[in-house]
Amino acid sequence: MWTWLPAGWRVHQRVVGIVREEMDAIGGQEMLMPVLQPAEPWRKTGRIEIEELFKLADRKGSELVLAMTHEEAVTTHVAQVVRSYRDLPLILYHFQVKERDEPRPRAGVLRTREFVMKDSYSFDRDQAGMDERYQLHVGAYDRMMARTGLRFYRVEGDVGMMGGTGAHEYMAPCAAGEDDVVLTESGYAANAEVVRAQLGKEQLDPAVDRMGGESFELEKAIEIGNIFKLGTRYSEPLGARYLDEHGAELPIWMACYGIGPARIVAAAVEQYADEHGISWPRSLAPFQVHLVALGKPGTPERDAADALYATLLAGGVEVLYDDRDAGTGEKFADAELLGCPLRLTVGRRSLESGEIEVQVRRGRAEAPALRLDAEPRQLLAELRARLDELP
RNA sequence: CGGGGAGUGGCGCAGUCUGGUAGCGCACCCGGCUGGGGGCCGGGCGGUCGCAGGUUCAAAUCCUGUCUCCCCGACCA
Repeated sequence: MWTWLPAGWRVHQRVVGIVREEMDAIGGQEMLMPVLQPAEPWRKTGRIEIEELFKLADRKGSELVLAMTHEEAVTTHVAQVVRSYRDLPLILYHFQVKERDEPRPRAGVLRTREFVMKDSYSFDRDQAGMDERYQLHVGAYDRMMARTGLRFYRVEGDVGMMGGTGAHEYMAPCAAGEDDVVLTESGYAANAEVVRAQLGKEQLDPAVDRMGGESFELEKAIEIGNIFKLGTRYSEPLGARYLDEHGAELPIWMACYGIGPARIVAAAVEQYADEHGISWPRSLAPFQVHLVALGKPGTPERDAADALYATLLAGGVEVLYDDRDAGTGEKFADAELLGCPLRLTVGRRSLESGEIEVQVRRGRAEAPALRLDAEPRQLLAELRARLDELP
């Protein structure tokens, strides 16, 4: 079980922000469902049998579960509310804790028994509608992934125990990953598990095996999102039905879509860290700017740093100000550990040269300095332009 | 569930084999110096050695039991 400390949580919440914007953009409506739930709906869908499902009882002996996903809950609500084809389609989502009794949690936040997931659920009158909602999500997920700055693949996935008729997974390549991705020259990508099943093989050997005659590569990756076509897998047992134009009662077609902010954070660390620490993609960084002040309080250089900090704050720049009483080396080393995209330094040299030193974290590259005596508006404009150039 | 490893100041570890005053580095506190790459000097605080029982004059150390954590595998929505 893991606690997110302040800087890490800022990163997590930046991922959440990106995901929320893209979900809203395809018509998703945010809500919140409970983690602690009655066992009854899980009995109806048969998922009460899953070993990874935490089960418990309250003081009266009523059976409860801790939700591992929210199909049961959301479908129950939809079954109560939706009566007509006029109520469809619907996309509902939330960011909520998931609880899973994993046989072996591992690798930090990569596989944990408790984690936050954005899970959305689409509800349609027929298969064609479901496919449409599914495609909307593919677009939204592609945009989310691109915005995180991660290298990623969308691959054909395994429907697994979710049941249903189709699935894709979003995979972020990194050595710490638990899954293998098959990549062909023509751009086909799939979870190696799926390929093994299709070929009926236990192991894949890129040197020997061929994908439709093509050679392929295997790459380690983290699964950061997955989407499933569920069909009527949940609407049937939970009674989620609607009346069509002819008065016929029909089951609602569903799909579900998950994404794990924690895994995106972990993948970003893995993909971009160097020997000096983390190097966040700009869209995920806890702060855009890390301002290092050198010199003791009361010195002119510190006054200049304080003034710059005030300017940045007033200008709406997300800035972390290191005004600790610590050595220069320690401050620089910590800035590189934390990994904000741009580091500004103000010290005695700045007063002599009239310049604010600028370092780009990715590659630890020195960038052209900013003028210490620039008008605030001009300084902020220049700084934003610099930030916009960063990955 | 199978296999392996570890529990000793806040963190990382040594000490356990061969029982005899609990130690090191970092961190922390105080004073001073230093002030553009984890700096220096001096002085300090802090530990029922995971827990329970046993052997012994004496247990971090030996014996028995137990709890927890980590790694590999199986599993994995």
